[in-house]
Amino acid sequence: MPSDKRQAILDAALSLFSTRTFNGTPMPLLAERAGVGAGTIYRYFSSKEVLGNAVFRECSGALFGVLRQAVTSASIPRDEFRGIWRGLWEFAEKNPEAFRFLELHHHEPYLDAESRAADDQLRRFASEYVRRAQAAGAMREAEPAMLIGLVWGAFVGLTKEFAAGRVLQNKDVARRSEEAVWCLLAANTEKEIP
Amino acid sequence: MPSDKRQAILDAALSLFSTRTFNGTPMPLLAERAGVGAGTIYRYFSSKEVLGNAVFRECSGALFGVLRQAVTSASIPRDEFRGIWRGLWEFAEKNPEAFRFLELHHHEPYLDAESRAADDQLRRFASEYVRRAQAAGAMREAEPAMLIGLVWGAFVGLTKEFAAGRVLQNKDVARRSEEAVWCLLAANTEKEIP
Amino acid sequence: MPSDKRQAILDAALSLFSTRTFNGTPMPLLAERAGVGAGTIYRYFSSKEVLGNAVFRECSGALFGVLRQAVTSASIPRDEFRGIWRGLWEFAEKNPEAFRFLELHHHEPYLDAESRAADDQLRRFASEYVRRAQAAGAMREAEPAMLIGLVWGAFVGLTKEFAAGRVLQNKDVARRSEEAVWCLLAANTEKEIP
Amino acid sequence: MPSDKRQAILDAALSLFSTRTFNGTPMPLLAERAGVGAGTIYRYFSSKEVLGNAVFRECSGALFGVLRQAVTSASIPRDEFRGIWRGLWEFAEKNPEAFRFLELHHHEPYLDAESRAADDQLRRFASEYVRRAQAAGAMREAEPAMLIGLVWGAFVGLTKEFAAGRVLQNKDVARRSEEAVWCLLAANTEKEIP
DNA sequence: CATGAATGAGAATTCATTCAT
DNA sequence: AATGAATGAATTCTCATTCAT
Repeated sequence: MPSDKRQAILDAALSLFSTRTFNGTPMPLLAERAGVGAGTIYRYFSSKEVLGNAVFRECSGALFGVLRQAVTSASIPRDEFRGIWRGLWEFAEKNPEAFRFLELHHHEPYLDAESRAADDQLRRFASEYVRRAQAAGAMREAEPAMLIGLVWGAFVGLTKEFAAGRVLQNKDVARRSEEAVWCLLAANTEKEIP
Repeated sequence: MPSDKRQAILDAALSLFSTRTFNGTPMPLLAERAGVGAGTIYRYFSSKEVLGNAVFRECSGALFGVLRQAVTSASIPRDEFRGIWRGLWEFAEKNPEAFRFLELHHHEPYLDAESRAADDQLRRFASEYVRRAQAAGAMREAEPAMLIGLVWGAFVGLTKEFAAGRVLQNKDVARRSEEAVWCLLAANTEKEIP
Repeated sequence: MPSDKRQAILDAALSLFSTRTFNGTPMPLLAERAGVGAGTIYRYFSSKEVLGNAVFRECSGALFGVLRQAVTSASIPRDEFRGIWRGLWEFAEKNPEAFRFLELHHHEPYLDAESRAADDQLRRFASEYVRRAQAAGAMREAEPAMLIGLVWGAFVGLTKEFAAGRVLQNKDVARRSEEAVWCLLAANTEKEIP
Repeated sequence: MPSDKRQAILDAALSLFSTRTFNGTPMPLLAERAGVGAGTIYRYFSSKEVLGNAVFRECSGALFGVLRQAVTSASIPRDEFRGIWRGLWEFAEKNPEAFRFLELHHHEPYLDAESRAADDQLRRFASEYVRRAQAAGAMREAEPAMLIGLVWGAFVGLTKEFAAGRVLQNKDVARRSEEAVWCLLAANTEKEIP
């Protein structure tokens, strides 16, 4: 085990940063939550900013792993998307705070180049999927970035409803939301008359 | 005019809070941005938290006004949604920072009861629209909160793409995103005739 | 008056740094001694290191002024030295802590380039005096740096005896020490047989 | 051998305290320099202050030994002084940091009674030498403390020039500085015949 | 009304010291 | 005996807020 204190600190940081904001979280509180002394944090992370970046990278890395696996284990766009949504869903169930964190801390001034690169990687990966699906005629013609923004945003919006207790996080909602969002993405096979 | 200093402070606060976070924004910096003395802020807002709440209410109030007008000036759900999306769009153009602010500061511990009430009002209003549209058979059967979360999230996601410069904020994107999101909402009648 | 708080802080810093060391002086103690709030110090000096450098420059600048005046108001080396010693003496009476400070903080890692330059200026000035006196045949032939080190050190050693109360700081001691040190410097007019 | 770790710690402490100050030296750094674990230091010295006192006593004890030997192995004041200066010189060559340390840490608040006593012993010893030399008519009539302060200070000043690289630490400088300082001390007989 | 210098409580970070291994 | 990870008190520094001008 690569030190369970390190992980305890990362976990506490994710939890607190995602609910109280990076700047709104005092280190002593974080230390208490992690069950370590305040000084101990600095044995693992040389500053609060470095810790924030580590949390960011852990989250986006885990998410990336989930998405990559989802996409590679299917072959047609519709199934790939099902995999993606299921991946997001399971990730959100296991890491309920990670989405809120990634959203809150997106483009925060303290993020360093490497963290931004991790973010770009995710985005590029999503872009490639969209282009492939469009080429296959399965997905609506539109700038990939726009579609990605809409879908990612929709999922984030959904997780907030979970967090607020306004929507239940069950299989039924998973299926229905997935269908709805696919409609957003799907090529309009019917003749659209503006 | 209720003092242009007050408004300058609110504007500076919106701008800074939305980019640097509430806790990440020092009052002296805010004063400088607003072009007033640090002490002056306290003539208009008794504390930083009160200022934060005022910004929140200004944003959500303005947004509410936009949405209400959009809905009341149309009669069929499809047109209402077009109005809503256009309202959001125009609001985002005029107040590019307001969405980021509302997202970042959603459920921040410093928000008081009144601010939360403002948020609830928005949400209830949206809920009523959804239910009406569902009753009319125009909108997909699903919990309103789920649909609202998805659509609101999608729009927020889109504004982030604007802010990042990855999507252009032009009429074409406005129309296409609106169509895509309507597909997410629309009742699944095979024949969609707009 | 260019802020009497600034001067109060410099005075307190000189006093404490010279007795307790730079690193041995906590900022709150310094603030208390200066009669200001802890935060006030940072309105005038952006960090403790900057404050340390300011104290150093103030001391070495004042000392430089004293020496320059001493030297320019005499014409023969013997009288110049009398002036120098008297200058040092009066300076030590008025700024009893400055010598201890300059000695303690010589070549401390926190000193910046400008402070080191101030030190060099003093040293160059002394060097020129020594060379002039040597050229006039009044001063012992030896590397100026060696003589300067010996004389400066001797004076510093003397001030420590004052501070320790082992030597009285009176006119008599001033005269006798001056004579003794001049012997150290003076050209050996007698024939020296090694 | 009383443990070579103990000595390694003392050596590292002398080196660091003399360049970075007592308060400016973190124990972990000291441990690293000494090549021991941080905890190990506390097996030999119960606290940092105790270590500081041990370094002080080691330095002043070694210096005392050198001076005592120098004085006892000569009989006339002029030769005694030659021995003293040579003793100081050799000591400074072997322990280049000891002088800076003794100067920096003179009268530091952390020094305990025993360390101060060691200092007094040195001083008393020097005083006796001065008085003897004065009684023999070889040394200038003046308070011993004044002469000791001047001479000790002069030597310290010289070592700083060595450390700064402004004066070379060679035989020639040794002889010339010794002569110069003896002039400071010598009774003012017109005819000085060495 | 407006200001911004001044404040001190609280933030991030360091470091002397301990103690389980 | 030796270690070095862990600690929390102490340190440097920041910032929301006040108040004399």
